[in-house]
Amino acid sequence: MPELPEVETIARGLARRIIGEAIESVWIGQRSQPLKSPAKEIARTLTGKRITAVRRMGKHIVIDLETPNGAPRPAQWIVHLGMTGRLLVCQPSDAVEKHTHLVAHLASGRELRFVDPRMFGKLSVVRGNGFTTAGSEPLDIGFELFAGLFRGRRTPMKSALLNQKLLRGVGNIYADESLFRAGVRPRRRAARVRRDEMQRLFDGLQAVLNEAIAAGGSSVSDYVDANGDAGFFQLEHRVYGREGEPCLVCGTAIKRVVIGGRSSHYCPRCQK
DNA sequence: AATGAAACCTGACAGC
DNA sequence: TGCTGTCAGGTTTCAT
Repeated sequence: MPELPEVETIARGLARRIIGEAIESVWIGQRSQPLKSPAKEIARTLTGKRITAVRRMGKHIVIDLETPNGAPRPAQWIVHLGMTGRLLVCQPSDAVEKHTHLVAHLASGRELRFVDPRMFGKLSVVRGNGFTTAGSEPLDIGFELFAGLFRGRRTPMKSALLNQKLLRGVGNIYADESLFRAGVRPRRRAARVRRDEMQRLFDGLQAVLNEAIAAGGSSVSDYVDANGDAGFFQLEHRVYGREGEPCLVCGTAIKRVVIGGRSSHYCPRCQK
């Protein structure tokens, strides 16, 4: 499910709740698919650690861990939510959902649970502060570097935006929304997007990501804490999921096509 | 090197 | 009620 703004919101919500918590013990389920480190190593790395930070890198949630009183032996707990993953702060009395793959028992008595029905998510641990991931943060990069990422690429602009080795954190919704704001059709070859269009794309992408983060902030507690389906305050999508509906600018029916296996939405009149 | 299609999974929903 | 088909906001792998 989550793209950059959703992961950012979740990370902020988790940070508010669990920074300073110690992990006393860990339960790990039988399904190995979502675990990208060996179960034993995950258990050994998390147990006895204190959570010092929760932050986002691309679509990854990074939980920084340290040994409470002893030699400094930091580690990192990395979670990618895939399409359906969730990290829930629960009371022990809360029913354990189907597809719960890991439960961290916290010193306060609460539990941090990783649930992922579709198992496209990934959970791993890294020693030290060694987690790295490719690509540039779209909200940190400058325009010249942004434009440089796409130079010479013949792939559709939509696909380039989704390429996490170029930009990290952009998913299907915000790719479509930023292309609409820029007036660029998703199938346009990246190398053929003019500089002025690229500037609008850069501005539009940063704007829509920032607006979505601002909108998501209000309901993150529900998402993290509750039974899970509270969801986010929905930023109004201008094209995503609006096939056949009138363009909010010109009234033309929004089209839906498949590009690189992903559904893509655009206004055939506003986007060239 | 880069591109597209297929694969990895379960669940929700529409239509019959 | 239950079946079938389609779709899902992600990533990796494999064949061109």
